[in-house]
Amino acid sequence: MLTIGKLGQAAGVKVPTIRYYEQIGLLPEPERSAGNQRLYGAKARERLAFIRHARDLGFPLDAIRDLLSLSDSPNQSCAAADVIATQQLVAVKERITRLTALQAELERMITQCAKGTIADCRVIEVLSDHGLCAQDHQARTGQGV
Amino acid sequence: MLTIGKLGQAAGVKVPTIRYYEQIGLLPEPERSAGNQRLYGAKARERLAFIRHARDLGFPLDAIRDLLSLSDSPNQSCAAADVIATQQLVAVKERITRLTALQAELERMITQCAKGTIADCRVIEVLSDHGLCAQDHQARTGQGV
DNA sequence: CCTAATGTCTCTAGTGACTATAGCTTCAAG
DNA sequence: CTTGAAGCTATAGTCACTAGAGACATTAGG
Repeated sequence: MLTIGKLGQAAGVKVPTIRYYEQIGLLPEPERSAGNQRLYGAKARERLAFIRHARDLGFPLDAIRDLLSLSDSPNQSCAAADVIATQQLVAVKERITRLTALQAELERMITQCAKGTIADCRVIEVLSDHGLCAQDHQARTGQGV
Repeated sequence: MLTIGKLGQAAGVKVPTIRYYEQIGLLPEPERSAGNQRLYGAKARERLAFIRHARDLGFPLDAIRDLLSLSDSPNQSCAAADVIATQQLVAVKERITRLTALQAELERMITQCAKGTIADCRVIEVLSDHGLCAQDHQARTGQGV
């Protein structure tokens, strides 16, 4: 049996994050030692590794919740899992597209800047006027990775 | 003079967002009408457009705060602005790199899946075991765009 | 002039996925 | 037996908003 610290090291997850996952119901409440400390077995370690890996791939926790419950019923069709993964792929592709447009715009404004005073700084100028942009970028929207 | 709603429409920013920007000191407190409603002039409109455009390019609000104060002193060197923009470019590039690795991994696991049962679903399997991944992806880290 | 609809006001709380802090208890090593 | 690390709970903070409640202001139509 592992303490929370050992589990964290084993899975590459910080201790408060493990407690957070428990709090939101992603990890079951573990056994406790006589002194009230959490004790984890192999199952919990695998589950946490699964979560961590899915997070690394950018899946939101809600999607991970679904994937976990799917993995608990091995005889079901895996279509639902494929749908979740495909949605994630689509989201990733969209973000790449947006970011690539941003990259181009940022490069453009940096290279065009004559490195003089603010008054004729291309960076400030472009930010003041979207019309100076080559493309539509319109970033906006969140959730990490 | 514009009411907050008109200003929002003009700049493409939602009304609560404008009030939020004022709250965190990114926009100055505007005049008020007899009935206590905010009234904005051309300066505020330009400032908000600047903020909005910088946000579209993914700059965090703190960076925007710095850029705004730079743009208020036109005779200074624009080196500082270039630094901020370059940092943003680096951040964007890093995110693209990470997301591209994720994309490859997601595509791999989706195409390898035989679309059978969960028991032999490649998606679930790969998530359970990082060793099955072709690359290091290690996404993690946040802030939108 | 009255009414209804829309817009605006303030304030608080919620989002996602954690991270940080405070103040306490428990455990393992020496 | 002491000390220091690791664990416990609970709360608040992060980023950039968004949503909601309940009250006041403004405007268009009748």
